[in-house]
Amino acid sequence: MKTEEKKIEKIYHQAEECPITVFMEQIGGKWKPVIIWVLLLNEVMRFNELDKAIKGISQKMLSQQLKDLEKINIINRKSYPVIPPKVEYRLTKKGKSLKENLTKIMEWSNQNLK
Amino acid sequence: MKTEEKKIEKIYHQAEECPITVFMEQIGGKWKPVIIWVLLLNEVMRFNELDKAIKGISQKMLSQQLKDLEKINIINRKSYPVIPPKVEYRLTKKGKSLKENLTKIMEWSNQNLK
DNA sequence: CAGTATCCCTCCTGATACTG
DNA sequence: CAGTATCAGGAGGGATACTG
Repeated sequence: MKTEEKKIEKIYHQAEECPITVFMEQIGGKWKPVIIWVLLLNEVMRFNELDKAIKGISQKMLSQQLKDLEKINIINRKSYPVIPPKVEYRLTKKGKSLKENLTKIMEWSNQNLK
Repeated sequence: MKTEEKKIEKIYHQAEECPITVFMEQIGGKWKPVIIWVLLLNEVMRFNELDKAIKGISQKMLSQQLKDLEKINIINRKSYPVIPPKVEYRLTKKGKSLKENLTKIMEWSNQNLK
């Protein structure tokens, strides 16, 4: 195998392993970062509060994204058996551990993007 | 205005300002983080090298994403007037300044996502 | 080599209406 | 209140072929 091919082979490997892609797939997108962010600032929120708090999101999207985040153990859903229904969402420990990263990204973003 | 409304008003404001959204829009997505990552590891790369290095990307997507990143000054495109064409891509200073953030995200991702 | 051009299709998203 | 069901529109992305 030629040197050039080896270089490509190696680079290829790098790209495939890129864990940032995994991150973007699971935490990225249009709504998930906002949901996490709002929950970082407010600790506990009900479905309706999140719905009103996040501009432009539909109920469908909200419940979908919440489910996704629950599935990977970023947020916790607590439902009370009352009428009318009451459901609380909050970040898990893992979810809270994102705070530093998100803050850093935020700072970088403020300084470098418009 | 009732207290509850004020709370929502405040939260609403938080969500709208969320700079992480801006970040995700401009640096996120399926390909941009990988491109940046590969360029962080390899300094200078030609179009074809990137194409081969990034598994599954098409030429169309690659050139599109490169343009986007060039537009926000994350990468630099240098074209040599030779035949056959030779074009080099590298990260700008701003692009390189993402390294710490991406590394942190990577670490978090490795520990918390599968 | 470094891209465009074109076609096509999937899936994401929004809007709206409905329910336990 | 906290969702689900349904439908439709459009952008995103892939495959292929072509060009300076």
